[in-house]
Amino acid sequence: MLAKQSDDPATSAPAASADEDPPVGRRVLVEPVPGIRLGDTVADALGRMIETGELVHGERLPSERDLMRQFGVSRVAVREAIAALASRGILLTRPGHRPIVQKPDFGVALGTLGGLVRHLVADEAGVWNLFETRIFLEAALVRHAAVHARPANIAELERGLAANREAIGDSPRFYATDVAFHGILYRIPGNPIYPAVHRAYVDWLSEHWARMPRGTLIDRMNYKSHEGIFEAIVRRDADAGERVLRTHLLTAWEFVRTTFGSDPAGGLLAEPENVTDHG
Amino acid sequence: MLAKQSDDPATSAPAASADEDPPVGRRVLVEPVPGIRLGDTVADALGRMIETGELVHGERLPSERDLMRQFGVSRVAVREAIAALASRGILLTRPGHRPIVQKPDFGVALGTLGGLVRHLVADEAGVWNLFETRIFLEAALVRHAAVHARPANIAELERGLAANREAIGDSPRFYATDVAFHGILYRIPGNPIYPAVHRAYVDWLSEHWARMPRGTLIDRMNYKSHEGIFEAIVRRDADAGERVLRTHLLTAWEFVRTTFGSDPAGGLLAEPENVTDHG
DNA sequence: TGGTCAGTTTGGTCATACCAAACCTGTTGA
DNA sequence: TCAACAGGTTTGGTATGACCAAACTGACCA
Repeated sequence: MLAKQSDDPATSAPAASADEDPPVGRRVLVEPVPGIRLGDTVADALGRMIETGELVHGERLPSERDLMRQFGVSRVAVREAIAALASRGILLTRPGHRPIVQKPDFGVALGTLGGLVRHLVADEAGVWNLFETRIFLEAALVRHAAVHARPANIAELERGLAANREAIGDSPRFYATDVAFHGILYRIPGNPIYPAVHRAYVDWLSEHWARMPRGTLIDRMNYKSHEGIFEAIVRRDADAGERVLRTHLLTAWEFVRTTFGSDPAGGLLAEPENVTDHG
Repeated sequence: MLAKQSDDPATSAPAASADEDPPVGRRVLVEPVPGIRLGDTVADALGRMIETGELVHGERLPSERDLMRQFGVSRVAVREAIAALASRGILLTRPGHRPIVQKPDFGVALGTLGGLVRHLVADEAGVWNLFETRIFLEAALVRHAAVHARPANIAELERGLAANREAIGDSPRFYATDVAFHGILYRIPGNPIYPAVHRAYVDWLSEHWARMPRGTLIDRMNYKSHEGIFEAIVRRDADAGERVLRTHLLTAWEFVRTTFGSDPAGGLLAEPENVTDHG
């Protein structure tokens, strides 16, 4: 054995006389469907195996060579399927390692958008569109908090506010506590989608956010806004809360937008004719 | 010639004596980077070519064989790159056709989530989380409309309402006008992200929506809600508008949730095919 | 018990090959 | 003149087989 290591073409006998049952080799053959790439069919099959719990979260996928035997397709098709699932966030692939099964959730769903969104926030219009939705959503979240916040939520907001106050003057820490305070608002409804959206916002906008001017004075101003939001929520005053938050974020936007224009190069993207998008 | 058509292994000579300059073959060689899949590197290169306008929206990509020569990599790497870009929505691939360059926008961005979201709405909890965000967002949109709607918006809502009224009793048409009426709310803010989100909701939830009971009585009830929303907006009464909308959508949810339980397999798991349609 | 090292496994990549559908193009028939 | 047709060519979809380097394993030694 060991004659120039090569891909094992053995085990091609369909069923033989059954020596023993392979633990996993269920041989769920996949048949080609005209008009649909084989890789997609295999991806569906794999996806179903994950949904049914046959492959569980955190587990490593069988080797590509095993899979090609199980599905009765070539390695090309298997790799294509793995790549497709990985791009959807259902598999986590690291070059050189076995793919790891990821139970999909809304967080990874939004995470997969990262690559695309980075293209979309290349110009001021794209960033504004995104930022405007953030203002809109957070305004609604503040209203919701003002109406529905429970004592535990209020307490959490108070702690977040205190942490934010103590970080005034310490830019990195202020930024972190700032993000955390806003994050609390996204958690109050109890729907996991909102925190996922918050993370996505922070991720997508951080590049511009980071270029925003910082300093003790600005920190103090932002803290005051947070305080105003908190107090409005405590007072159950949705209108006031929304008002303070809108002003707060619009002010932030004014800072953010200053980072455009002065640095028109903004990465590799800023090119003569990249306006007019969406349709 | 014509000896069993096979992939052209010619043009392998690095530069030869230069017969003529290939019109497009810029030969932008890609070199492998350790720890990064070659396909990803090629995908980046292609993505950049799209950003710089070297490949423009709507144009067909060069053939895989051309690309492999231009980048100096194998066809496998090229296909991997194409698949990656397609999964991001930057290329539109149809089996059997050349990929078409797509300038990304928020709509296609959300569209790429489709595959994943289908997994997430496999159980009632997932659908509810998604649906709850819809209620939340639409409530905020109604508030916004009540405060900011301009005469043109009001007129459009009125037309949408009339179309909806006339479709009572005609289930498919009622559904369409229902969706359209809600869609108007998403357009009022003037941010292209909201209509994209609306399309995504319709797409993701349509599977469950379609199983919801329909009928003239239910149509009439839903129409009445639409009317109430419209009137509240006209009266500039944000609170009333939000209230009516919440009741409206929560009632719809009660219908939707009846589609669970009786068919615990819900969707993909139950039947191999018989899903996948809509636009 | 803990670390080392060789052999094996496995993902990444390439080169070829073949098929079927899409695409082109020159020819034919109205 | 031009649409319909037939043939060859291009091109995407898949399958094989191979080889490499990194990751993994397990026997062996300190």
